Amino acid sequence: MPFFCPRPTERRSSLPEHACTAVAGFAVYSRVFNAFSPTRTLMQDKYQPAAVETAAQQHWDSTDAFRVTEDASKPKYYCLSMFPYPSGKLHMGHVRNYTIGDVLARFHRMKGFNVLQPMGWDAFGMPAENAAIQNNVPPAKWTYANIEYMKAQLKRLGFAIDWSRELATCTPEYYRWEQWLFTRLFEKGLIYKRLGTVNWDPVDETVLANEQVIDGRGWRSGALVEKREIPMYYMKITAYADELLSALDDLPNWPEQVKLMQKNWIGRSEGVEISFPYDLSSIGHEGALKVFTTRADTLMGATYVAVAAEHPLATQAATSNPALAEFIEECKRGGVAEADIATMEKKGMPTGLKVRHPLSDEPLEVWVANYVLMGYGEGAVMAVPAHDERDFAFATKYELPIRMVVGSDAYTDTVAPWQDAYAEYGHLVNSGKYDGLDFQGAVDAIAADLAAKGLGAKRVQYRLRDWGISRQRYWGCPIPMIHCADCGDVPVPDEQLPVVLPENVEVTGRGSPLAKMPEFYECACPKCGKPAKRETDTMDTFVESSWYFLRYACADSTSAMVDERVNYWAPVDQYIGGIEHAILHLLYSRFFTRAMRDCGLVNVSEPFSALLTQGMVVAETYYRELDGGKKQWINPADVVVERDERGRIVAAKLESDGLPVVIGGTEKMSKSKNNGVDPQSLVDQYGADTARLFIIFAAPPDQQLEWSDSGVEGASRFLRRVWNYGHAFASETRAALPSERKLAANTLPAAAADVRREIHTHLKQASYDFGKHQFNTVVSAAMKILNALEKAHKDLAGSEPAAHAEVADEGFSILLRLLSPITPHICHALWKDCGFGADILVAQWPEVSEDALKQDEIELMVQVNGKLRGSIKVAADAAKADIEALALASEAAQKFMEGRPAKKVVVVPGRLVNIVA
RNA sequence: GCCGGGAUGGCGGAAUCGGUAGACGCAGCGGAUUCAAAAUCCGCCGCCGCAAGGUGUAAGGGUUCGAGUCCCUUUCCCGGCACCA
Repeated sequence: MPFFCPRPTERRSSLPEHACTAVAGFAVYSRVFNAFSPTRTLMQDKYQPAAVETAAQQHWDSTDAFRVTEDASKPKYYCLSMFPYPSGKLHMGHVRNYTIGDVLARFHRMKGFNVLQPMGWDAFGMPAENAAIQNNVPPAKWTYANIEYMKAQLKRLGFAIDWSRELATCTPEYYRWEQWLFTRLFEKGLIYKRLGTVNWDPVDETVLANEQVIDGRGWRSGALVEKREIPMYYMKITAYADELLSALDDLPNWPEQVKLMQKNWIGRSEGVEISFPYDLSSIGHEGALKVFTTRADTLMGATYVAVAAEHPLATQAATSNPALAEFIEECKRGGVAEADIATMEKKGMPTGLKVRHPLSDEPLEVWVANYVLMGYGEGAVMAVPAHDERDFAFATKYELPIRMVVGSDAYTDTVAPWQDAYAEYGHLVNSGKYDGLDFQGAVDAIAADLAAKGLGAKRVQYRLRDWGISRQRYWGCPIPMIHCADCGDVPVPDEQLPVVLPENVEVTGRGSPLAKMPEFYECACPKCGKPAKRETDTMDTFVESSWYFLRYACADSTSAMVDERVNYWAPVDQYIGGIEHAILHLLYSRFFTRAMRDCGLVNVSEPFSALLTQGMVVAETYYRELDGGKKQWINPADVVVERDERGRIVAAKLESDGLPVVIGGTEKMSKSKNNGVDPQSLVDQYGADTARLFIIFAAPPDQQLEWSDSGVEGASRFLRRVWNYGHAFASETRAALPSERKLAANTLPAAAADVRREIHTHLKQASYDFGKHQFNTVVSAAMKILNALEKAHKDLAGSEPAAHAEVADEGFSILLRLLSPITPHICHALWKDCGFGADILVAQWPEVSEDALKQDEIELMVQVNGKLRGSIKVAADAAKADIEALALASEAAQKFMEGRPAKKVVVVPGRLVNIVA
């Protein structure tokens, strides 16, 4: 679930051929360090990522390095990246997600945590069925083949994963527990059945997903899609609405933005439920139309009510009104997606029926409106055009009465156009006995009067709706229910679980495959034994992804959904995944964890203690306009760009024919825009470490990442420099190490102390940045450290060999440890080759030395009237008065004060002095 | 439409609490090395200006000694909207 469907990109690599070929190593090496070893030409000198990475991975495999068990002696760190949908091959978004997760996992291991990083497959879903329709491959076969291939790709990237816990949600071993839990939740009343609205394709006779409805038509058949009501199972997530909302406050390590989105999604509102009694003379029978409003204060301004097309009153009125019947049909056309409904033109038609105002008894017309939905609340709303923007537009269009009942400076008369002030709270007018009351006073008084008449009460309402989980599809977890003519809906008993999904089926895209398989649905009622029919719907694939993170704790258990081990590992300490899952997947998982808690399965309520939402991977797009306005998207690898003298891109042309193409802007990598880069070719040519380094360096994790071939080159170049430095260090520098290490600020020569200070300054920044998950600047710090080490090598190695060796020894070991979570393979090799230890996996994260950071003299900026004019050097502990005097006397200050006296001097310690003149 | 984000050189990005804007890298330009190229190394590099200096963080306004950072208004781009995952 977390990852969108298969967009395998068939693309030639955009990367130059020479990347990993054996060219430059020796020459490079001897040139950089020729002062030391002009004649070195050993094979190991050349950085060969494939060999380095294979060796490191074999070492990790043979030592089971990432397999973990519960260990009470260490703090645990459960690091989880959203599991992939096995769509065919990894895309760059996966590589980014798992690299970020791996960096965190390896970092925490260095910090002394017992780290669990598992991996699995979100293996049910529509793409497998689509592939089956297209290529005539059974979904199971397609899925398992994809898993095998993608697993090999993940292994090649060197992620520190405990593969012993691997799971695939499409296996009976996994989904049997989902079915088992379903029957428990059904018995607890947390799952129930009712009608739900779906997109219906009348030609293919099948239910369509929202993404399969394009401009109101089925994507395959092209038929106009209709709304249709069908029976579905629902999970009662609304029973947990209050808890899901209030518990957001207990998640300090979730992004505020995500918590806000969830809060708005749950949408708690306090209001009044109001009954409008039926007008007997027009409707013909007793009853009441129920509405919910947060603006009960405006009740006296209600001038009509509106109901959904599926509402019983609409159906009743349509029987004798062909025009209305036609309008209702029109309302049923189109899809169910909220975005479409919200943007369509608001239309309505009167029914001729009336209801009575609950307080004034005035008759109010009942309208059918296309923006009122049967699925929300009672399928009816009261309309107060004077104080609601949508009602105002509707009333203006159909010339319905508008009655102002809230006084406002902006709103002394009801006139178009709409102003936002019309909806503001104020004191009531034109409301009889309620005149003069403010919002809260009016709501209280009106609710009390309604309650006295039995026509209303205060109520809390949530925007959140119950979760419809029935899908009329094949490739999903079968819903474990049996329908008996006598006993009704009966859950499948435990001993008959799992209800196994048959794997050899024909998928055609018309109807539901399981509903065409008597051998699947014919069964006996578990209660009475008579012939009965098995449910042929499967579950929403969001169900599998709502508990997989708990199953990893005990993936091998055949006797329980989860066992005691789950209470060691849960909750997930760090969850990493795309921002696109900010609401649905995360909210469902929070709900599911609570439902499992209430079934006595886990102790925790929240599944994910900390959340990191990564940005998308985007790339440049290019296209040509074809006849008829259609765009032909061209892969960036096949395009050559022209630049002006500053390097700005001015034009682009297709390499093969030399003719111009249109530059289409930067968009999310996708098959449809043909702008994907295949991670495999990247790894093949540059190695996993370069791929990981580029991805981490190019942008902070939560921002979008723009693809850049030359950026990849830069990452590769940096690793070659690290490699070359490491081998010069191992063979030359190390020999100069003194037997007694000093490494103190007061014993090192000043130049060496400066280098050491610089290294520790960068280390401090890197450690800080790691804490805030800003890994791109951790890489910057590593680059700065290497720059400093190389410069020290050049400037110091000859004159101060012992001091240089000491500083380099410490500095390079810091560099390798900083980089090892990001580029673990090269660091593994160099750590060993440079004699820092047998295995960098057991190394600790480096500590900043405060002694190394000490400074006697510092530089302060001098500003005059807020503008930078110069700088002064002062003692690190200089008094404020001395700093002021020095600044005022400085050449820069004198020049720009132009003889004016200083009105004020602001000293910011350690930073600057600002003179106001 | 509603909810949530974002915008800084030619490009990706940095600036930790309101205190040196542009770290680090890419691209570009100049030089060294090379028969030559690749690779590598050294230097320059926001914009205007010969310079002094001016100006500059999507646009406009405000607060402050001082604003990329805080407040208000606007524009554009992206994510989600309940059956894509």
